Amino acid sequence: MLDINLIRSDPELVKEGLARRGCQADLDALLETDAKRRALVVENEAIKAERNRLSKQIPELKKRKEDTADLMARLKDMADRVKLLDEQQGALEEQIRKFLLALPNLPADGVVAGGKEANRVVKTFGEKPSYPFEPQNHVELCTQLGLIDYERGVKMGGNGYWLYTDLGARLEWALLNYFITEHIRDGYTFMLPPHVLTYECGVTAGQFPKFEEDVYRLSEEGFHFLLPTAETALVNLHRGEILEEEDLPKRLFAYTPCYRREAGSYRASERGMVRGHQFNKVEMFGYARPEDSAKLHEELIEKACRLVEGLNLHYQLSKLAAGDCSDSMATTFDIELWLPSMNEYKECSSVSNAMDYQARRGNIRFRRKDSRKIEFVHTLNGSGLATSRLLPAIVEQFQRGDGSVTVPEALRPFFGMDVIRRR
RNA sequence: GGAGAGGUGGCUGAGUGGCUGAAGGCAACGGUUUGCUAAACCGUCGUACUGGGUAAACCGGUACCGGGGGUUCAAAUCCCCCCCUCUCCGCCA
Repeated sequence: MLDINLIRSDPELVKEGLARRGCQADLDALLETDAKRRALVVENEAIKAERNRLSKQIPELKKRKEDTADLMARLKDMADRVKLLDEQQGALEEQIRKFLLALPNLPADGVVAGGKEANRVVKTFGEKPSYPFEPQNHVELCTQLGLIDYERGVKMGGNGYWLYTDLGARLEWALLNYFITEHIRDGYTFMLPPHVLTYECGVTAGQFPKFEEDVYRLSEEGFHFLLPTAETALVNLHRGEILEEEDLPKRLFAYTPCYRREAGSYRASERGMVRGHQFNKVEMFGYARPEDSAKLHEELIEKACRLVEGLNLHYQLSKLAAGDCSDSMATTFDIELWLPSMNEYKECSSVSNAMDYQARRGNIRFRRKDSRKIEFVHTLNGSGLATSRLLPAIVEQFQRGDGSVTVPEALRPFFGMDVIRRR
């Protein structure tokens, strides 16, 4: 959520930021509504002040056995007026709230305008492998090696699901263990949150109300849904709380499956494990003071890069243009893995700084040690990493002429084998 | 799922329909005392919105005692609905 005070004091700045991400919002209408609201507040509160003042006289008058009927009649009229104004004020406040909840975050300084096409590669690791044989795609490889059962996955879950079998399950699990071990070593706190969340969690994260259709909703009444990423859970860890300055920054990570409807996003080119309704991810999350968040963002990016580099996978790091960042995020870097069969780089990690956008939505604040003042925290998140996107990259990048796959060295302690062979 | 109890400020814990933004305690902050620490004593100590003020300090107003309605001139206090927590019973990995 954006600060309405900022919109009020510098609407041009906000318009410029929103324009960079291709969002046109009628801020003038918002400000007009806000002005109306404030006028109502002034009138309403003046009446309330008078009412409170007069109302206090009643017990004294009664004590002196004086007549209060006239005064009470007058106060009754005021109470009716207040009730009317309260309703009007409430309606305007609701209108403003809805508007603000629908506005995306402002891009951070240095985030360029435009969509995907304006993303900039800022770093490349390794190089595209070349093969002295005809390389296979990961669907063929995973099927032949018995890592993934696509058909039976669909039999169980329907289109968009797959099943990890035997060495496939162990490889996926080895990746998770590798990441978890690294995060623990870096001093991050391990969390296993609920996978079922309440509506409020989605609001704080920035998914709701705009993207309600993207999640799996469980119940008719209420609104429980399956988390689309652990970020949605972790950002709610301290919702409505006031943290102490000395407890910041907080560095967390979690493992959860991620459940997404991905409605209408199927593409033939993405068959296999590139896009599914359920995938595994280890997620890093941070709470920081505003002055520290950029530094923590760097740290998260470096951590994510280090994990991929540890696997020796060829990737590129991109700084996203404003329009390609998700709504809640001020700045995002993506790690994109090379998938030879697609001749394309596909995201396996997205590391973002939401600044105070989510904190405002969820009222997550901290108290300064010296001044005792309360401020919004900054929240950050980054995949570390999406394992289900890594497995295809591993089998494709490290395939050999005989259809076997070399296991990256870093995974061997967790996986227990050097090579995955056809049987 | 059944029965009961309860949700009050950073925490703990009082609370009579009006004089309660809310006693007391703890923590925190400022100060006095002190060789240092501790202790003691004095003072300060909520948030949001809003008006004024230099976008600071500060001053005024309104609202907030789980959430939402209602009764009343007036609600933390009475009534209704919802949510959550705890205890006991049942069920269960």
